[in-house]
Amino acid sequence: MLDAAENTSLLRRLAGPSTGKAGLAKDQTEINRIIAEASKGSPFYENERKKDEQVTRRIEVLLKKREELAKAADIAKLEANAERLIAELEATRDLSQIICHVDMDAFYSSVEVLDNPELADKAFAVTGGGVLSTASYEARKWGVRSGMATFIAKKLCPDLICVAHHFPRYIEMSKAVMSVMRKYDSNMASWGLDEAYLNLTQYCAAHNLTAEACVAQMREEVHRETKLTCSAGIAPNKMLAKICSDRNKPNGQYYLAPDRDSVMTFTHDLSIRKIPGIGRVTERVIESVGIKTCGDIYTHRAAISMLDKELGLKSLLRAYLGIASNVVEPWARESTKSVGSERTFKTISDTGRLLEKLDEIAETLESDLEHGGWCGRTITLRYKLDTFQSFTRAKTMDRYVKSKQDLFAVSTLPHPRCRYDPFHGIDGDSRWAKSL
DNA sequence: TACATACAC
DNA sequence: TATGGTGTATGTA
Repeated sequence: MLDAAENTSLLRRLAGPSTGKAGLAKDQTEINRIIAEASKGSPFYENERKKDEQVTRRIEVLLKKREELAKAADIAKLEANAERLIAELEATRDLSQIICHVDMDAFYSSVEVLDNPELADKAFAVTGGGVLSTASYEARKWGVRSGMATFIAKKLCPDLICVAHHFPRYIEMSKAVMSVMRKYDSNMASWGLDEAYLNLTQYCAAHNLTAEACVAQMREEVHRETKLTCSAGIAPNKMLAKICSDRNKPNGQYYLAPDRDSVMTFTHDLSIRKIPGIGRVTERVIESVGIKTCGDIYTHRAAISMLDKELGLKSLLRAYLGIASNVVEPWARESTKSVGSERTFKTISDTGRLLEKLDEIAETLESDLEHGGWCGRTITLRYKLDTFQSFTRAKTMDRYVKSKQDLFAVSTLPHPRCRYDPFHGIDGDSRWAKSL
């Protein structure tokens, strides 16, 4: 049995990052309990517990600060400050563009079903590196989620079928999907293999189509060409479109009319967790001051105004107002800021063997840099211990580099636990990563 | 610039 | 028995 110290936040944390975004399964509390029970005592669990405690401390500091500031606060003035920002943001509202976010339904799973129809309607998951990349809808009913450790998923769903991933196939199918969608907006922006943003304003005008008819047609065409289904959201900006694409999943679409009232009604009861960029941690922090929905942001505008630095008044007001970017641009090579390679392996405590591992990874990175024609000035070494604690060490060079030899410059940087010899005494390092 | 944290797919 | 890989943004010192 779990003891009382296992609070709700830790249980929710252990359930993984994707549990909050997706619709709640039948009994999430029971699912969370099974997950915690299976993890308990493991180094992973202990690390998560520590991180959860850190967030708890952070929240305590935040609430204490709020208490202090509240004593001398001029509520009217704080609210006026928020109102001024709201008016400023409102002036930037642009409802003129038809933005669409398309999300393939359980993409990797669906491709696996195409290649092996036996899997249809079965509870199965695509795995790689001990965790799930995605789960079929049948498996999701059991609380199985992407990012979950395979052995945990098996506890939740004992008959779960595990299939190893086939990335080249997903890439191939992704290309087929994207090329259909690009016909509707040549500036389409893909996001990963299975998502895309489009601006359909021009296409709709040119073909005299409503936004909804246009998207329905596009989804049909994707299905005809690939036998894969997708869901879509149509809204005046990317943030709203993304949230909308989740509303009628799978194989559905949701249209949010481009007028202020419709948008404000939509955000009013929207959970803050649905806002892209607000994850498990930020949700907890914001919730601690009494904000669960975007509507609550307005109610608590004075408190947020006081804690602007910690909570970000402007970005929360944008969420409340449903205002976000509507610029859709294809990926640009010059936008790349870093290139990296990392690998997880069984615990290595021997310095020599650790350096050999680092050598392998540096080699992979060197070849990636060569292929892409990249080079860089800052080399970052990321490493994780068998306690799941992770660290980074960085070094900026006085010239641009790309060779394995140069990448190794970071290998001599000291580790906090052993100032002088980085590799002696790092007992139980389980993982090395290298990035540039 | 160095490092940690949070987030997304 | 056992919890990934790649990349971006941001706060702090």
